[in-house]
Amino acid sequence: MKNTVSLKSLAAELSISVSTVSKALNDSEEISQQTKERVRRLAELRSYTPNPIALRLRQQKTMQIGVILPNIENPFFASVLKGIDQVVNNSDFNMMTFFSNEDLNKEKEYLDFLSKGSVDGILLCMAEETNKKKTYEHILEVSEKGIPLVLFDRIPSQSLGLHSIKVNDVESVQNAFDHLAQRNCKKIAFVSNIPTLIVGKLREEGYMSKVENPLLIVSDEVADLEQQLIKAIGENKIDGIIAADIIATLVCKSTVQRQDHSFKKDISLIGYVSETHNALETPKITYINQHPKKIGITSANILLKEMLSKTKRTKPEELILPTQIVQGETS
Amino acid sequence: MKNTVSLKSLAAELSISVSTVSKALNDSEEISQQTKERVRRLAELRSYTPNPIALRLRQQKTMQIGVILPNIENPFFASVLKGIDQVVNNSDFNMMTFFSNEDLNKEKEYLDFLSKGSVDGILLCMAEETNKKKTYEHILEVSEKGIPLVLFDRIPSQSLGLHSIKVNDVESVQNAFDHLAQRNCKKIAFVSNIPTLIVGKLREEGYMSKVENPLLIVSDEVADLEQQLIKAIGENKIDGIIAADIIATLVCKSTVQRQDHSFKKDISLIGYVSETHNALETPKITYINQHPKKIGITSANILLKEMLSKTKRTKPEELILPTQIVQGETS
DNA sequence: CTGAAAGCGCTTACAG
DNA sequence: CTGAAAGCGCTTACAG
Repeated sequence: MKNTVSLKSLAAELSISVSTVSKALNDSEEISQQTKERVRRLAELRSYTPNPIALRLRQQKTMQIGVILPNIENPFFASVLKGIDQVVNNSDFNMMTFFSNEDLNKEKEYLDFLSKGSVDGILLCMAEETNKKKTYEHILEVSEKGIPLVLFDRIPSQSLGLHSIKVNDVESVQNAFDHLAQRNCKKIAFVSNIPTLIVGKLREEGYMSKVENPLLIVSDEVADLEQQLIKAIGENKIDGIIAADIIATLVCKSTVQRQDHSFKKDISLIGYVSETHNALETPKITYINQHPKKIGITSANILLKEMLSKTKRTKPEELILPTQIVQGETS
Repeated sequence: MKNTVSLKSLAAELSISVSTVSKALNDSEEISQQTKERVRRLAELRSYTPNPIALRLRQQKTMQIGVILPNIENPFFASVLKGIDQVVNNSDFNMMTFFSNEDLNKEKEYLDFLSKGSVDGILLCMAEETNKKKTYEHILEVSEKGIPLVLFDRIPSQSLGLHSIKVNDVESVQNAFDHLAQRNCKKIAFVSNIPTLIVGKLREEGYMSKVENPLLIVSDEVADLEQQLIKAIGENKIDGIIAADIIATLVCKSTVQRQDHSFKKDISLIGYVSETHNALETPKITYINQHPKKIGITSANILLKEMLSKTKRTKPEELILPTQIVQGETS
């Protein structure tokens, strides 16, 4: 409909064959300069552009990758996506995006769709439900079909033998603990909203490795988390908090403020936040920077490398990226 | 490579023709029950799935839409995208996403790419640069090619004759003004970080329509905005603030806090924030809810309708969605 | 009821 | 240097 200009129509107008037109436009050595000129001129005039779908069928490549994210409203994933976009849209590929909304079935559906020939490679961060149920068969299947696949952020502890990019969650929280300890915190609590998530468990593990008498405040219900916090703060049990994700961090911050405690003096807080957002906030929260954009960039690069590699299957890269503590005003 | 099972291979294995296989799988009335059964069974066994690219070439449809957003790290656009995703992934279409990063040339590049046959329709929120320079030719061109296109959020004042979805920015800010006035604010300032953006201008217009002695604090530099604010607050010139976007809102909030003024009592603030984020913050900011997800849903629905309509070109829908003030703790 | 042929828009090995 | 033919994987009008 939209683009009625084809090799065929150009060929007809020039009274030459389609193959000659094709070769001329591809600057083949087989074609005379003169013919090339004629063809190019008309192609320009008619503003010919090759039909990408035909090209894909011919070349048996879609030149697209599929990206499945758990939730785009989480700024962490938005930044990851920005990183992915940066590398993908500077390559010859484009990306289709899907959001599982933490739902295993949605994830399966999208993965199934993608693996049926819609894309040349897949970038996946598994849904919370997948993570919780530890059902990875649908993911492994895709990889076994020979479709390049890279996992990021939520990576099971036992290797799946797939390319995977994550941060050093355990160590990050250990560092966070040391950070607070150095600032004289004696009663450091770990507050988590994501007990079932792999990253949540690892962060908890980091905390547990550092403390004799753990003070865990855990719930996947925000309201519940708040209640527990209020109680613990009221009973003066806490002088330091490590929060396990963005939500937990904001809940902690809000609760400390509402209880009229002051940061640094009464309670120090370190957690996870969106970098751009935190920069504009008061107080700026001390946080663990996971460099989400970097995670996206790295994952996409590995996927591209895998897709372009000639060998059937490259050895899985299992990268662990470092994080970094950014000093704010809450510690 | 990945999927070597094709109609052809099934046909060979069954010693029947490709056309018969095709018809059988499409449950054509021309084919006998018995043959259908045989074909289906083998297709199942070999886990045949039709090649989507071939289908697209055949049907001259890509079954994809392109979405171009200015910036995914802005929570507003993340929510819009979530809304778009919701309708697109419940249709037979899928989406490719692109981020212009507010850059006109990137936008042109993506629009050009998309309009060359990669998608059946396009959802676009123009880049700030496009908006500032008022260069809309590249957008109109796409539409003139007959490619369904829907604009959202940043819509030029003079109609482009395209489908467009926006909110009632002028009225929103007038309502915000009334909101503050009802709370006894006498010296209401308008603080904007986005003077060149259409939405910024409209919001400013709403403010200007309400006030005799305008107090405008405008800059596209955050640091500069802060300075001006500190000065104005220090000189006691302000008891109410309308902030023009997320960034301005956070800057205002932070500055008021840092100057040790208290909300409601000294200064009331109304602005724009991310709903999910604000819910966890202290203080919760009174804000204008633009229902970004709704914007995405509406835009996507209009695009789908346009794509599925038989007529060449439907009459442009130019929707203006209502906003709503959500009472927080800053007013 | 089944199949050969044409075609979607392209590329490329092969002839001439 | 040019072109006819085959093919990527599918569908469908047309014969039989």
